[in-house]
Amino acid sequence: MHTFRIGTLASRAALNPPTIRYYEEVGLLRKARRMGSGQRVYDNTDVERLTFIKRCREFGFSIEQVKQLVALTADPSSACMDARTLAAEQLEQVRVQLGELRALEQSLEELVGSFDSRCAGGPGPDCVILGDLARS
Amino acid sequence: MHTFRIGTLASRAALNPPTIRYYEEVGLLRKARRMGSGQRVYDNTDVERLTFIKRCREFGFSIEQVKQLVALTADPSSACMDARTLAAEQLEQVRVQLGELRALEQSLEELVGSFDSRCAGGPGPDCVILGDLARS
DNA sequence: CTTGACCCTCAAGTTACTTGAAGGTTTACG
DNA sequence: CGTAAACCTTCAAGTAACTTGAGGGTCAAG
Repeated sequence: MHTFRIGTLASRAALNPPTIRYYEEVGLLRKARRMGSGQRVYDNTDVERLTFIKRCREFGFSIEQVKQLVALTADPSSACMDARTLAAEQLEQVRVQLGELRALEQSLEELVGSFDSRCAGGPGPDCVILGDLARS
Repeated sequence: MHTFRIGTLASRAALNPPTIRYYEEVGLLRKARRMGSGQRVYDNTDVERLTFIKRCREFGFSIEQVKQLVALTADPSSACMDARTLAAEQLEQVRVQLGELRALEQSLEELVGSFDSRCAGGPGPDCVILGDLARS
């Protein structure tokens, strides 16, 4: 089986080498085998593992949640429904964030709009809006 | 003019005292006057200042951006258009984040959906989906 | 055999705070 | 007036999830 070092793994999984070392350090990835010189050695199964982790991170799971998912995959008996639960919880969080961000978008639109309409004459000495922001 | 201590300021601006000290430390808030005993003293103008800062943070501006906005309010000559620019940039960032989050929402919906349809029979020993996540 | 790309570890920086320890101050009550 | 609760102080460390940098070893090609 053919092996490679951390840089290759990094480019295959589209992560930086320090990130991979970090994942190993926090226990998300198990300790890599080492060459005599101390350099880490990986193979294709590690690409899969890391791809799984990266996918999960892109889904917005925290490191701790990904650890749980990794543990679930090691114990397939009840893995499926537990993973579904995690995913559903994550989806719920994302929707809350979406709601907040949409509200923020609207407020910012209004803010920009009020600059446009009320300060349109150019840089006046007394910007009403900056003053407004300070009042309760 | 009546004055008060940090706890009162904190509750009026809806922030925690350590946060206010932190803002002072990083130069977002100027150094507070002190009583003989060393305790910080504030008045109503500080409530306004802090409210302004909190508003801006809620708009998603970073501490550095808020510093710029605070500086702008001190120099009202060109404040208005510069502030508009900052707000517009912030709006742009928010829209990018919104796009990413929407894509994430959809992916998670699909993920949850596939757990429902393909693992519906209960916790099977071989969850196809967890396997799928690992493949490139 | 040397040069450049790659690897190692350890420490510190990032953002925007929060939490905790150890101790001084103020205020309210009896 | 005493004392206990509530509040204040500073400084240090913790949080998430890495990134960046220093200082130094290793590997592959020409």
